[in-house]
Amino acid sequence: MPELPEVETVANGVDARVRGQRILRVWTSGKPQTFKTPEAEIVETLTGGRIARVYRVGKTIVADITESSGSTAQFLIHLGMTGRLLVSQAEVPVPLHTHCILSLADGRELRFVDPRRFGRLSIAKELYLGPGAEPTTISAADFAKLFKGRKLAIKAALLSQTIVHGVGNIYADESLFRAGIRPRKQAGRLTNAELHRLHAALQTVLAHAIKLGGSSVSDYVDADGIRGFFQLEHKVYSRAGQLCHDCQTSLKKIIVGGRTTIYCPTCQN
DNA sequence: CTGACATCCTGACGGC
DNA sequence: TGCCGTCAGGATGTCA
Repeated sequence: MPELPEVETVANGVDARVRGQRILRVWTSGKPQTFKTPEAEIVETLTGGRIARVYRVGKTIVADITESSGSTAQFLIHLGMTGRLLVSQAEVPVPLHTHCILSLADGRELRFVDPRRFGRLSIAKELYLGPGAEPTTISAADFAKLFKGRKLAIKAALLSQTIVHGVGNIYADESLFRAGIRPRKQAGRLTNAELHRLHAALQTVLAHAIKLGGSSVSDYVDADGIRGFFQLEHKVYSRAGQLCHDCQTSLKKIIVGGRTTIYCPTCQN
């Protein structure tokens, strides 16, 4: 389940491999829900274009495209739950559930594979800035302002991409544990000290996960097919019923914001 | 507007 | 061994 660190790892990996490449041909699968922009427009925009740069905004991978006409566009790739972006030689068999293939001038292909089809491909003509605030660079003061007056649970607020983008279930649980905050606590009722701890915890955990190449729970594989190692450092995520590493209390599983949530009833208050 | 919740989709996993 | 039910969850759309 790719979140910010995994998406950044993939974006960086793809950038290193395909930056500067010209797109000769584009193939799309015809599965309608995968394409937020009509397939014909995606094919039209990308064909003959050059990939100027690939990077991350929120959980979205952005490829800056210089079109053959000279104008610019952005190819937006959201991996959803199970999306992968692979750079392969054209001779390598195309995996099941491949939905888009960009054939590059040097004979390789950039392939979008997504079994569960929660991923989305689209074209943006305007600069894409993402739906919310960028968690890796936001100041503690601006971060605190995001939650003022909000009645939803802090965990749900962290998951809401329009508030802060890039955080998903893993890093929401992990940062709340490290900040010692109950996931169900109302966002607007966090104290300044708690907001400060949460800001620090979130930035620390994201930076650390990016350094390790993201988490790899089951579906995520980076552009090389190499898995990340942050999952070895999960303190709560996916550890329901196991003992807290800090206090040996049994970790509790609840549902918050419709998502499975694991926390330590002793360490998080 | 804000928040809660169902929905999409396939594969992995556990139980019998 | 194999079948079947359950679960996983990001973003969107609907509803109160």
